[in-house]
Amino acid sequence: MPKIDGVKQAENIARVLRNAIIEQALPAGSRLPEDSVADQFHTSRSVVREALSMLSTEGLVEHRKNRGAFVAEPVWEEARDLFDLRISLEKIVVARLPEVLTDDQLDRLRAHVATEELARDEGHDSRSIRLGGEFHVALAEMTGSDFFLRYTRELTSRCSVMLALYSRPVSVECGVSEHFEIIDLIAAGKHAQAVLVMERHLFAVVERAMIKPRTRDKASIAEVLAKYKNLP
Amino acid sequence: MPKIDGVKQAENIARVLRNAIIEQALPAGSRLPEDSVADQFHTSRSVVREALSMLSTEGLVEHRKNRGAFVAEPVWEEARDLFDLRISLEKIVVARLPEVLTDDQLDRLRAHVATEELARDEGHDSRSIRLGGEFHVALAEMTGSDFFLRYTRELTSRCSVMLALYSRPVSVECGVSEHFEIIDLIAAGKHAQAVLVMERHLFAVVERAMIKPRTRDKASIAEVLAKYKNLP
DNA sequence: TGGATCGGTATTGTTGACAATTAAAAGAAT
DNA sequence: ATTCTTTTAATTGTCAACAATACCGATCCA
Repeated sequence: MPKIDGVKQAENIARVLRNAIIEQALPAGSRLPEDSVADQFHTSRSVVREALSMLSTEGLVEHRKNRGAFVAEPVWEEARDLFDLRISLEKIVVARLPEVLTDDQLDRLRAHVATEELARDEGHDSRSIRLGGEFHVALAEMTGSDFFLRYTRELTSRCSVMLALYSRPVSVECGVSEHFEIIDLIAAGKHAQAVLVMERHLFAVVERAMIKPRTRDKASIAEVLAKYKNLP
Repeated sequence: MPKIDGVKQAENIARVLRNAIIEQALPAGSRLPEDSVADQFHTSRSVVREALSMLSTEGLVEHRKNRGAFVAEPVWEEARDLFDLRISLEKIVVARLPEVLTDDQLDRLRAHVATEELARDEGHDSRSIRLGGEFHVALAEMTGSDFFLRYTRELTSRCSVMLALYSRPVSVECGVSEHFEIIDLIAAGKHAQAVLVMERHLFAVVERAMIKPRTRDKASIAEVLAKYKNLP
Protein backbone atom coordinates (compact mmCIF):
# COMPACT_ATOMS: atom_id res chain seq x y z
CA MET A 1 0.00 0.00 0.00
CA PRO A 2 1.52 3.26 -1.12
CA LYS A 3 2.19 5.54 1.79
CA ILE A 4 0.23 8.76 1.98
CA ASP A 5 3.13 10.55 3.59
CA GLY A 6 3.70 14.15 2.60
CA VAL A 7 7.45 13.69 2.60
CA LYS A 8 9.25 11.12 0.57
CA GLN A 9 9.81 7.94 2.49
CA ALA A 10 13.20 7.39 0.97
CA GLU A 11 14.43 10.71 2.28
CA ASN A 12 13.30 9.89 5.76
CA ILE A 13 15.08 6.60 5.70
CA ALA A 14 18.17 8.18 4.22
CA ARG A 15 18.16 10.77 6.98
CA VAL A 16 17.88 8.19 9.71
CA LEU A 17 20.62 6.06 8.23
CA ARG A 18 22.81 9.09 7.67
CA ASN A 19 22.63 10.09 11.30
CA ALA A 20 23.28 6.55 12.43
CA ILE A 21 26.29 6.29 10.18
CA ILE A 22 27.76 9.63 11.22
CA GLU A 23 27.39 8.72 14.86
CA GLN A 24 28.94 5.36 14.08
CA ALA A 25 26.00 3.56 15.59
CA LEU A 26 26.34 1.77 12.29
CA PRO A 27 30.08 1.18 12.24
CA ALA A 28 32.03 1.58 9.04
CA GLY A 29 31.91 -1.61 7.02
CA SER A 30 28.55 -2.80 8.35
CA ARG A 31 26.35 -4.60 5.91
CA LEU A 32 23.04 -2.98 5.02
CA PRO A 33 20.91 -5.72 3.45
CA GLU A 34 17.97 -4.20 1.68
CA ASP A 35 15.28 -6.37 3.22
CA SER A 36 16.57 -6.11 6.76
CA VAL A 37 16.39 -2.36 6.52
CA ALA A 38 13.05 -2.58 4.75
CA ASP A 39 11.65 -4.64 7.60
CA GLN A 40 12.80 -2.08 10.12
CA PHE A 41 10.94 0.69 8.39
CA HIS A 42 7.92 -1.43 7.49
CA THR A 43 8.31 -0.77 3.81
CA SER A 44 9.51 -2.54 0.73
CA ARG A 45 12.94 -2.95 -0.73
CA SER A 46 12.38 -0.44 -3.52
CA VAL A 47 12.20 2.55 -1.27
CA VAL A 48 15.13 1.37 0.84
CA ARG A 49 16.99 0.86 -2.36
CA GLU A 50 16.43 4.47 -3.26
CA ALA A 51 17.58 5.65 0.14
CA LEU A 52 20.74 3.57 -0.08
CA SER A 53 21.33 4.89 -3.55
CA MET A 54 21.21 8.45 -2.23
CA LEU A 55 23.65 7.68 0.53
CA SER A 56 25.83 5.98 -2.01
CA THR A 57 26.20 9.09 -4.12
CA GLU A 58 26.79 10.99 -0.90
CA GLY A 59 29.70 8.68 -0.27
CA LEU A 60 28.37 7.38 3.03
CA VAL A 61 27.70 3.87 1.77
CA GLU A 62 29.46 1.78 -0.80
CA HIS A 63 27.80 -0.51 -3.30
CA ARG A 64 29.62 -3.72 -4.08
CA LYS A 65 28.28 -5.34 -7.18
CA ASN A 66 25.74 -8.04 -6.42
CA ARG A 67 26.83 -7.91 -2.82
CA GLY A 68 24.82 -5.00 -1.62
CA ALA A 69 25.38 -1.87 0.40
CA PHE A 70 27.94 -1.38 3.13
CA VAL A 71 28.64 1.56 5.37
CA ALA A 72 31.56 3.29 3.72
CA GLU A 73 35.04 2.85 5.11
CA PRO A 74 36.79 6.00 4.01
CA VAL A 75 40.54 5.80 4.16
CA TRP A 76 42.54 8.44 5.88
CA GLU A 77 44.15 9.54 2.63
CA GLU A 78 40.87 10.95 1.35
CA ALA A 79 40.54 13.30 4.27
CA ARG A 80 42.74 15.99 2.85
CA ASP A 81 40.84 16.19 -0.43
CA LEU A 82 37.55 16.20 1.41
CA PHE A 83 38.46 19.01 3.75
CA ASP A 84 40.19 21.07 1.10
CA LEU A 85 37.06 21.20 -1.01
CA ARG A 86 34.87 21.70 2.01
CA ILE A 87 36.85 24.71 3.14
CA SER A 88 36.58 26.29 -0.29
CA LEU A 89 32.87 25.60 -0.34
CA GLU A 90 32.11 26.97 3.08
CA LYS A 91 34.05 30.14 2.47
CA ILE A 92 31.79 30.78 -0.51
CA VAL A 93 28.73 29.88 1.53
CA VAL A 94 29.49 32.35 4.28
CA ALA A 95 30.19 35.04 1.73
CA ARG A 96 26.84 34.33 0.08
CA LEU A 97 24.84 34.57 3.28
CA PRO A 98 22.24 37.32 3.10
CA GLU A 99 23.35 40.76 4.33
CA VAL A 100 21.08 40.46 7.31
CA LEU A 101 19.70 37.28 8.76
CA THR A 102 16.34 37.47 10.49
CA ASP A 103 16.29 37.33 14.27
CA ASP A 104 14.50 34.07 13.90
CA GLN A 105 17.34 32.58 11.92
CA LEU A 106 19.97 33.84 14.35
CA ASP A 107 18.02 32.36 17.22
CA ARG A 108 17.86 29.02 15.48
CA LEU A 109 21.58 29.01 14.94
CA ARG A 110 22.35 29.93 18.55
CA ALA A 111 19.92 27.34 19.83
CA HIS A 112 21.58 24.75 17.69
CA VAL A 113 25.03 25.54 18.98
CA ALA A 114 23.67 25.43 22.50
CA THR A 115 22.59 21.87 21.77
CA GLU A 116 26.08 21.11 20.56
CA GLU A 117 27.45 22.50 23.80
CA LEU A 118 25.18 20.27 25.80
CA ALA A 119 26.11 17.16 23.89
CA ARG A 120 29.76 17.97 24.32
CA ASP A 121 29.44 18.59 28.06
CA GLU A 122 27.61 15.34 28.53
CA GLY A 123 30.36 13.51 26.76
CA HIS A 124 28.41 12.28 23.76
CA ASP A 125 31.32 12.32 21.39
CA SER A 126 29.88 11.14 18.11
CA ARG A 127 26.62 12.95 18.68
CA SER A 128 28.69 16.03 19.23
CA ILE A 129 30.43 15.57 15.93
CA ARG A 130 27.16 15.13 14.09
CA LEU A 131 25.63 18.25 15.60
CA GLY A 132 28.77 20.19 14.86
CA GLY A 133 28.38 19.27 11.23
CA GLU A 134 24.72 20.19 11.20
CA PHE A 135 25.58 23.72 12.21
CA HIS A 136 27.41 24.13 8.96
CA VAL A 137 24.50 22.61 7.07
CA ALA A 138 22.15 25.05 8.76
CA LEU A 139 24.32 27.92 7.58
CA ALA A 140 24.28 26.63 4.03
CA GLU A 141 20.51 26.32 4.21
CA MET A 142 20.24 30.02 4.99
CA THR A 143 21.84 30.98 1.72
CA GLY A 144 18.56 29.84 0.21
CA SER A 145 20.44 27.85 -2.39
CA ASP A 146 19.58 24.18 -2.75
CA PHE A 147 22.81 23.84 -4.58
CA PHE A 148 24.93 24.95 -1.63
CA LEU A 149 22.74 23.05 0.78
CA ARG A 150 23.26 19.76 -0.96
CA TYR A 151 27.00 20.06 -1.37
CA THR A 152 27.50 21.27 2.16
CA ARG A 153 25.45 18.43 3.55
CA GLU A 154 27.37 15.93 1.52
CA LEU A 155 30.83 17.16 2.35
CA THR A 156 29.97 17.76 5.96
CA SER A 157 28.61 14.25 6.37
CA ARG A 158 31.70 12.69 4.91
CA CYS A 159 33.97 14.86 6.97
CA SER A 160 32.03 13.94 10.09
CA VAL A 161 32.57 10.28 9.37
CA MET A 162 36.25 10.98 8.97
CA LEU A 163 36.36 12.79 12.29
CA ALA A 164 34.43 10.04 14.02
CA LEU A 165 36.81 7.44 12.63
CA TYR A 166 40.12 9.13 12.96
CA SER A 167 40.01 12.01 15.42
CA ARG A 168 41.49 11.67 18.86
CA PRO A 169 38.75 11.50 21.46
CA VAL A 170 39.85 14.57 23.35
CA SER A 171 39.45 16.93 20.44
CA VAL A 172 35.84 16.22 19.66
CA GLU A 173 34.57 19.67 20.61
CA CYS A 174 34.10 20.91 17.07
CA GLY A 175 34.77 24.43 18.24
CA VAL A 176 31.52 25.42 19.88
CA SER A 177 33.00 28.78 20.76
CA GLU A 178 34.11 29.27 17.20
CA HIS A 179 30.60 28.57 16.03
CA PHE A 180 29.30 31.26 18.34
CA GLU A 181 31.97 33.61 17.08
CA ILE A 182 30.90 33.04 13.49
CA ILE A 183 27.27 33.68 14.33
CA ASP A 184 28.14 36.95 16.03
CA LEU A 185 30.19 38.15 13.09
CA ILE A 186 27.40 37.36 10.67
CA ALA A 187 24.86 39.02 12.91
CA ALA A 188 27.05 42.10 12.88
CA GLY A 189 27.19 42.01 9.10
CA LYS A 190 30.93 41.42 9.08
CA HIS A 191 30.83 38.76 6.41
CA ALA A 192 34.37 39.18 5.17
CA GLN A 193 35.69 38.58 8.64
CA ALA A 194 33.32 35.67 9.12
CA VAL A 195 34.80 34.04 6.05
CA LEU A 196 38.24 34.21 7.56
CA VAL A 197 37.12 32.84 10.89
CA MET A 198 35.31 30.02 9.14
CA GLU A 199 38.45 29.15 7.26
CA ARG A 200 40.55 29.20 10.42
CA HIS A 201 37.89 27.18 12.18
CA LEU A 202 37.89 24.42 9.60
CA PHE A 203 41.67 24.34 9.44
CA ALA A 204 41.72 24.02 13.19
CA VAL A 205 39.27 21.14 13.11
CA VAL A 206 41.49 19.25 10.74
CA GLU A 207 44.69 20.05 12.53
CA ARG A 208 43.63 19.12 16.01
CA ALA A 209 41.54 16.16 15.00
CA MET A 210 42.93 14.13 12.18
CA ILE A 211 45.58 12.11 13.86
CA LYS A 212 45.12 8.37 13.84
CA PRO A 213 42.71 5.44 13.31
CA ARG A 214 40.44 4.13 16.03
CA THR A 215 38.25 1.03 16.04
CA ARG A 216 34.94 -0.08 17.41
CA ASP A 217 32.57 -3.03 17.72
CA LYS A 218 29.23 -3.56 16.14
CA ALA A 219 25.63 -4.03 17.25
CA SER A 220 22.70 -5.51 15.36
CA ILE A 221 20.97 -3.39 12.78
CA ALA A 222 17.60 -3.79 14.45
CA GLU A 223 18.87 -2.48 17.78
CA VAL A 224 20.62 0.47 16.29
CA LEU A 225 17.84 1.62 14.03
CA ALA A 226 15.24 1.32 16.75
CA LYS A 227 17.00 4.13 18.58
CA TYR A 228 17.31 6.39 15.58
CA LYS A 229 13.83 6.14 14.24
CA ASN A 230 12.31 8.74 16.53
CA LEU A 231 15.05 11.31 16.34
CA PRO A 232 14.28 14.73 14.87
CA MET B 1 15.33 -10.78 -18.06
CA PRO B 2 18.16 -9.28 -16.05
CA LYS B 3 20.88 -7.97 -18.29
CA ILE B 4 24.24 -9.67 -18.11
CA ASP B 5 26.02 -6.43 -18.73
CA GLY B 6 29.27 -5.85 -16.89
CA VAL B 7 28.47 -2.18 -16.39
CA LYS B 8 25.40 -0.96 -14.63
CA GLN B 9 22.56 -0.25 -17.03
CA ALA B 10 21.47 2.79 -15.07
CA GLU B 11 24.85 4.42 -15.52
CA ASN B 12 24.77 3.89 -19.24
CA ILE B 13 21.36 5.45 -19.51
CA ALA B 14 22.38 8.30 -17.27
CA ARG B 15 25.40 8.93 -19.45
CA VAL B 16 23.39 9.01 -22.65
CA LEU B 17 20.78 11.30 -21.16
CA ARG B 18 23.46 13.53 -19.69
CA ASN B 19 25.07 14.07 -23.06
CA ALA B 20 21.73 14.69 -24.70
CA ILE B 21 20.82 17.24 -22.09
CA ILE B 22 24.13 19.06 -22.26
CA GLU B 23 23.91 19.25 -26.02
CA GLN B 24 20.33 20.44 -25.67
CA ALA B 25 19.12 17.67 -27.87
CA LEU B 26 16.73 17.38 -24.96
CA PRO B 27 15.76 21.01 -24.44
CA ALA B 28 15.46 22.41 -20.95
CA GLY B 29 12.01 21.75 -19.60
CA SER B 30 11.38 18.60 -21.62
CA ARG B 31 9.39 15.93 -19.93
CA LEU B 32 11.09 12.61 -19.28
CA PRO B 33 8.36 10.06 -18.57
CA GLU B 34 9.83 6.95 -17.08
CA ASP B 35 8.20 4.46 -19.40
CA SER B 36 8.92 6.40 -22.58
CA VAL B 37 12.57 6.41 -21.68
CA ALA B 38 12.35 2.79 -20.60
CA ASP B 39 10.99 1.84 -24.00
CA GLN B 40 13.81 3.67 -25.75
CA PHE B 41 16.40 1.67 -23.87
CA HIS B 42 14.46 -1.61 -23.95
CA THR B 43 14.42 -1.91 -20.22
CA SER B 44 12.02 -1.44 -17.35
CA ARG B 45 11.05 1.65 -15.43
CA SER B 46 13.08 0.78 -12.34
CA VAL B 47 16.41 1.12 -13.99
CA VAL B 48 15.37 4.31 -15.75
CA ARG B 49 14.15 5.53 -12.42
CA GLU B 50 17.59 5.03 -10.98
CA ALA B 51 19.24 6.85 -13.86
CA LEU B 52 16.88 9.78 -13.53
CA SER B 53 17.51 9.83 -9.83
CA MET B 54 21.24 10.15 -10.46
CA LEU B 55 20.75 12.99 -12.89
CA SER B 56 18.44 14.59 -10.40
CA THR B 57 21.09 14.78 -7.71
CA GLU B 58 23.46 16.02 -10.38
CA GLY B 59 21.06 18.85 -10.96
CA LEU B 60 20.46 18.06 -14.61
CA VAL B 61 16.86 16.98 -14.15
CA GLU B 62 14.20 18.15 -11.75
CA HIS B 63 11.67 15.94 -10.02
CA ARG B 64 8.23 17.40 -9.52
CA LYS B 65 6.25 15.44 -7.05
CA ASN B 66 3.98 12.91 -8.65
CA ARG B 67 4.55 14.65 -11.98
CA GLY B 68 7.79 13.05 -12.99
CA ALA B 69 11.18 14.13 -14.25
CA PHE B 70 11.91 17.18 -16.38
CA VAL B 71 15.12 18.43 -17.91
CA ALA B 72 16.30 21.09 -15.50
CA GLU B 73 15.84 24.74 -16.36
CA PRO B 74 18.58 26.42 -14.36
CA VAL B 75 18.10 30.11 -13.86
CA TRP B 76 20.84 32.55 -14.65
CA GLU B 77 21.23 33.55 -11.02
CA GLU B 78 22.66 30.14 -10.12
CA ALA B 79 25.50 30.48 -12.58
CA ARG B 80 27.75 32.51 -10.32
CA ASP B 81 27.48 30.02 -7.44
CA LEU B 82 28.09 27.15 -9.80
CA PHE B 83 31.19 28.61 -11.37
CA ASP B 84 32.60 29.89 -8.10
CA LEU B 85 32.61 26.43 -6.62
CA ARG B 86 33.81 24.88 -9.84
CA ILE B 87 36.80 27.19 -9.98
CA SER B 88 37.77 26.33 -6.43
CA LEU B 89 37.39 22.65 -7.17
CA GLU B 90 39.40 22.63 -10.35
CA LYS B 91 42.24 24.57 -8.81
CA ILE B 92 42.53 21.83 -6.23
CA VAL B 93 42.28 19.17 -8.92
CA VAL B 94 45.12 20.58 -10.99
CA ALA B 95 47.23 20.91 -7.87
CA ARG B 96 46.55 17.26 -7.03
CA LEU B 97 47.51 15.94 -10.45
CA PRO B 98 50.42 13.50 -10.24
CA GLU B 99 53.91 15.02 -10.59
CA VAL B 100 54.34 13.36 -13.95
CA LEU B 101 51.58 12.11 -16.19
CA THR B 102 52.36 9.17 -18.43
CA ASP B 103 52.89 9.84 -22.11
CA ASP B 104 49.76 7.86 -22.69
CA GLN B 105 47.71 10.19 -20.54
CA LEU B 106 49.14 13.29 -22.17
CA ASP B 107 48.34 11.85 -25.58
CA ARG B 108 44.79 11.19 -24.55
CA LEU B 109 44.37 14.75 -23.34
CA ARG B 110 45.82 16.24 -26.51
CA ALA B 111 43.71 13.96 -28.67
CA HIS B 112 40.66 15.07 -26.80
CA VAL B 113 41.36 18.73 -27.26
CA ALA B 114 41.97 18.07 -30.94
CA THR B 115 38.45 16.69 -31.09
CA GLU B 116 37.19 19.85 -29.43
CA GLU B 117 38.99 21.88 -32.05
CA LEU B 118 37.33 19.91 -34.82
CA ALA B 119 33.87 20.31 -33.36
CA ARG B 120 34.42 24.03 -32.99
CA ASP B 121 35.69 24.44 -36.55
CA GLU B 122 32.74 22.55 -37.91
CA GLY B 123 30.40 24.81 -36.03
CA HIS B 124 28.85 22.26 -33.71
CA ASP B 125 28.24 24.65 -30.87
CA SER B 126 26.63 22.56 -28.19
CA ARG B 127 28.78 19.57 -29.00
CA SER B 128 31.72 21.87 -28.60
CA ILE B 129 30.57 22.92 -25.17
CA ARG B 130 30.12 19.34 -24.07
CA LEU B 131 33.56 18.29 -25.25
CA GLY B 132 35.07 21.32 -23.59
CA GLY B 133 33.59 20.17 -20.32
CA GLU B 134 34.79 16.64 -20.78
CA PHE B 135 38.36 17.86 -20.95
CA HIS B 136 38.04 19.04 -17.39
CA VAL B 137 36.48 15.74 -16.40
CA ALA B 138 39.36 13.89 -18.00
CA LEU B 139 41.80 15.93 -15.93
CA ALA B 140 39.90 15.13 -12.75
CA GLU B 141 39.96 11.46 -13.67
CA MET B 142 43.73 11.54 -13.76
CA THR B 143 43.97 12.52 -10.12
CA GLY B 144 42.88 8.95 -9.47
CA SER B 145 40.30 10.19 -7.01
CA ASP B 146 36.70 9.10 -7.52
CA PHE B 147 35.76 11.90 -5.24
CA PHE B 148 37.19 14.59 -7.47
CA LEU B 149 35.96 12.81 -10.56
CA ARG B 150 32.38 12.82 -9.40
CA TYR B 151 32.27 16.42 -8.28
CA THR B 152 34.05 17.66 -11.36
CA ARG B 153 31.67 15.78 -13.60
CA GLU B 154 28.71 17.15 -11.77
CA LEU B 155 29.77 20.77 -11.71
CA THR B 156 31.06 20.65 -15.24
CA SER B 157 27.79 19.22 -16.53
CA ARG B 158 25.75 21.89 -14.85
CA CYS B 159 28.05 24.63 -16.06
CA SER B 160 27.84 23.27 -19.58
CA VAL B 161 24.07 23.49 -19.47
CA MET B 162 24.39 27.07 -18.30
CA LEU B 163 26.70 27.89 -21.15
CA ALA B 164 24.46 26.20 -23.67
CA LEU B 165 21.49 28.16 -22.38
CA TYR B 166 22.93 31.57 -21.76
CA SER B 167 26.20 32.09 -23.61
CA ARG B 168 26.28 34.20 -26.70
CA PRO B 169 26.78 31.99 -29.72
CA VAL B 170 30.03 33.56 -30.83
CA SER B 171 31.89 32.73 -27.66
CA VAL B 172 31.41 29.02 -27.70
CA GLU B 173 35.06 28.14 -28.22
CA CYS B 174 35.72 27.05 -24.63
CA GLY B 175 39.33 28.09 -25.02
CA VAL B 176 40.86 25.27 -26.98
CA SER B 177 44.19 27.05 -26.94
CA GLU B 178 43.96 27.47 -23.18
CA HIS B 179 43.37 23.76 -22.83
CA PHE B 180 46.52 23.07 -24.82
CA GLU B 181 48.38 25.57 -22.66
CA ILE B 182 47.30 23.79 -19.50
CA ILE B 183 48.37 20.43 -20.86
CA ASP B 184 51.81 21.76 -21.72
CA LEU B 185 52.30 23.26 -18.29
CA ILE B 186 51.33 20.02 -16.61
CA ALA B 187 53.55 18.06 -18.94
CA ALA B 188 56.40 20.34 -17.92
CA GLY B 189 55.65 19.74 -14.28
CA LYS B 190 54.76 23.37 -13.66
CA HIS B 191 51.70 22.64 -11.59
CA ALA B 192 51.59 25.90 -9.68
CA GLN B 193 51.49 27.80 -12.92
CA ALA B 194 48.92 25.43 -14.33
CA VAL B 195 46.66 26.20 -11.41
CA LEU B 196 46.82 29.88 -12.22
CA VAL B 197 46.13 29.35 -15.89
CA MET B 198 43.22 27.10 -15.05
CA GLU B 199 41.78 29.79 -12.83
CA ARG B 200 42.20 32.44 -15.50
CA HIS B 201 40.76 30.08 -18.07
CA LEU B 202 37.60 29.45 -16.09
CA PHE B 203 37.18 33.11 -15.27
CA ALA B 204 37.51 33.86 -18.94
CA VAL B 205 34.88 31.31 -19.85
CA VAL B 206 32.45 32.96 -17.49
CA GLU B 207 33.31 36.50 -18.49
CA ARG B 208 33.09 36.08 -22.20
CA ALA B 209 30.14 33.77 -22.14
CA MET B 210 27.78 34.56 -19.34
CA ILE B 211 26.73 37.99 -20.35
CA LYS B 212 23.04 37.99 -19.87
CA PRO B 213 20.10 35.77 -20.48
CA ARG B 214 18.95 35.61 -24.04
CA THR B 215 15.49 37.02 -24.16
CA ARG B 216 13.86 33.68 -24.68
CA ASP B 217 12.65 33.50 -21.09
CA LYS B 218 9.00 33.76 -20.40
CA ALA B 219 8.31 36.21 -17.63
CA SER B 220 5.97 34.99 -14.95
CA ILE B 221 2.52 36.44 -14.65
CA ALA B 222 3.42 38.02 -11.35
CA GLU B 223 6.40 39.82 -12.88
CA VAL B 224 4.39 41.09 -15.80
CA LEU B 225 1.58 42.35 -13.67
CA ALA B 226 3.98 43.97 -11.27
CA LYS B 227 5.18 46.20 -14.07
CA TYR B 228 1.73 47.26 -15.07
CA LYS B 229 0.41 47.82 -11.60
CA ASN B 230 1.93 51.25 -11.07
CA LEU B 231 1.23 52.62 -14.50
CA PRO B 232 -0.97 55.73 -14.84
C1' DT C 1 47.07 -31.54 4.59
C1' DG C 2 46.07 -28.55 0.91
C1' DG C 3 43.71 -27.20 -2.99
C1' DA C 4 40.14 -27.27 -6.37
C1' DT C 5 35.33 -28.16 -7.68
C1' DC C 6 30.58 -28.12 -7.04
C1' DG C 7 25.95 -27.10 -4.91
C1' DG C 8 23.20 -24.47 -1.52
C1' DT C 9 22.00 -20.11 0.38
C1' DA C 10 21.45 -15.43 0.86
C1' DT C 11 20.96 -11.15 -1.45
C1' DT C 12 20.80 -8.22 -5.17
C1' DG C 13 19.08 -6.79 -10.06
C1' DT C 14 14.98 -6.60 -12.72
C1' DT C 15 10.35 -6.91 -13.96
C1' DG C 16 5.27 -6.17 -14.47
C1' DA C 17 1.20 -5.04 -11.89
C1' DC C 18 -1.56 -2.15 -8.85
C1' DA C 19 -2.82 1.96 -6.06
C1' DA C 20 -2.38 6.95 -5.40
C1' DT C 21 -1.92 11.30 -7.19
C1' DT C 22 -1.85 15.04 -10.11
C1' DA C 23 -2.96 17.88 -14.36
C1' DA C 24 -5.85 18.71 -17.73
C1' DA C 25 -10.37 18.24 -20.07
C1' DA C 26 -15.23 18.31 -19.83
C1' DG C 27 -19.28 19.82 -17.80
C1' DA C 28 -22.38 22.59 -14.66
C1' DA C 29 -23.67 26.80 -12.51
C1' DT C 30 -23.70 31.70 -11.92
C1' DA D 1 -18.18 34.39 -20.65
C1' DT D 2 -16.17 33.01 -16.26
C1' DT D 3 -15.66 30.35 -12.34
C1' DC D 4 -16.30 26.18 -9.88
C1' DT D 5 -16.79 21.11 -9.84
C1' DT D 6 -16.35 16.50 -11.72
C1' DT D 7 -14.42 13.21 -14.54
C1' DT D 8 -10.73 11.29 -17.03
C1' DA D 9 -6.29 10.20 -18.52
C1' DA D 10 -1.49 9.91 -17.72
C1' DT D 11 2.24 8.96 -14.69
C1' DT D 12 4.47 8.18 -10.57
C1' DG D 13 5.10 5.61 -5.91
C1' DT D 14 5.04 1.14 -4.16
C1' DC D 15 5.10 -3.66 -3.97
C1' DA D 16 5.88 -8.73 -4.32
C1' DA D 17 7.69 -12.27 -7.24
C1' DC D 18 11.30 -14.02 -10.30
C1' DA D 19 16.13 -14.43 -12.29
C1' DA D 20 21.02 -13.89 -11.73
C1' DT D 21 24.98 -13.61 -9.04
C1' DA D 22 28.52 -14.01 -5.45
C1' DC D 23 29.73 -16.09 -1.29
C1' DC D 24 30.28 -20.15 1.85
C1' DG D 25 30.98 -24.71 3.06
C1' DA D 26 31.06 -29.63 1.89
C1' DT D 27 33.02 -32.91 -0.86
C1' DC D 28 36.50 -34.88 -3.62
C1' DC D 29 41.15 -35.72 -5.18
C1' DA D 30 46.10 -35.47 -5.05
